[in-house]
Amino acid sequence: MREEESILAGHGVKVTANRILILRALMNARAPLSMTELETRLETIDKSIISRTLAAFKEHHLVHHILSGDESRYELCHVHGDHGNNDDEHVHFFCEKCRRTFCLEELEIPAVAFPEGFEVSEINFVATGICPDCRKKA
Amino acid sequence: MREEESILAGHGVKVTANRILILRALMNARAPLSMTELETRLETIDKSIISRTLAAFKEHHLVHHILSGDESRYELCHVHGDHGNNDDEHVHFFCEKCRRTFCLEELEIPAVAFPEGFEVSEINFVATGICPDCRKKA
DNA sequence: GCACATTTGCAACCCGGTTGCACCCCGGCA
DNA sequence: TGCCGGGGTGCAACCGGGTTGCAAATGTGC
Repeated sequence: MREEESILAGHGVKVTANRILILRALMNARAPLSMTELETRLETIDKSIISRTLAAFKEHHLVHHILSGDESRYELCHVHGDHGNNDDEHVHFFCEKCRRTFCLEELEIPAVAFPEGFEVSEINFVATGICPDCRKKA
Repeated sequence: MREEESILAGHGVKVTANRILILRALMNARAPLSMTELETRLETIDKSIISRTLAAFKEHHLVHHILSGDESRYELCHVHGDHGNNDDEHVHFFCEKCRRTFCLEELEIPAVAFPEGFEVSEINFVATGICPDCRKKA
């Protein structure tokens, strides 16, 4: 069984050709992908399927959902095992100029003491500004 | 001169009736407001004006732009003075159940050492999960 | 091989947000 | 006071990300 298939199965997602392709695209990406980006990378797959697949992936804790810039983006969870805790999440950076999203993998999201009663399932830490490339050009 | 007017003028935004109303709505809110919420609070004002006004406010560092849940939200900057640095930003919490956004004013966004070259202008720290109210009900 | 569940693909739709454009209002100036 | 120019306003049309309804296809278990 290929790696993609065992990841899907391991998270309780039924294996299909489309899901393998979508998963593979996410595995190959160096930054979180938006639906639009997945659509262009996977021309054969309809956006409705991508939408539904990402929803399924999210439900089974296979991807994180990141709000950065103007589109939602999705990134594979790196913690393997499906317990869905979120200690692998890192900081992202959105460049206002080139509108790219960067993973700052080396920056873990700092722990924060949430008040009693708040049950946190996911954290979004996105900085906005100008990336090194765009600064140089300016 | 009323408080609203001096805030607008102080940030270099020309004073108009609509802008005063929008600013006042933001001042009275206990959590960041989305465009839709502003529209319902300010029935007389067209959404295009709200959109343009918020863009102007943002440009003049009068509001923060928060990505939480399904809509963008806007919140007044509390730092007075228009230098636009962001040391008053705090953590937000989005409840997946009731879809409300909470300000956790007491939780400052922890400092993070961004790599060389990244010029950060704003930080979004939004936790997602279940709020105390919804947990009780469940 | 058959009945049932799930997935797929397409089109239509929804909705937050923006834009184009004509009109209005206000401030400056003669 | 009357005219001029520029920004602000309001409406409608539009845009684009994302979802949904539905019928056909594809599996899956018996």
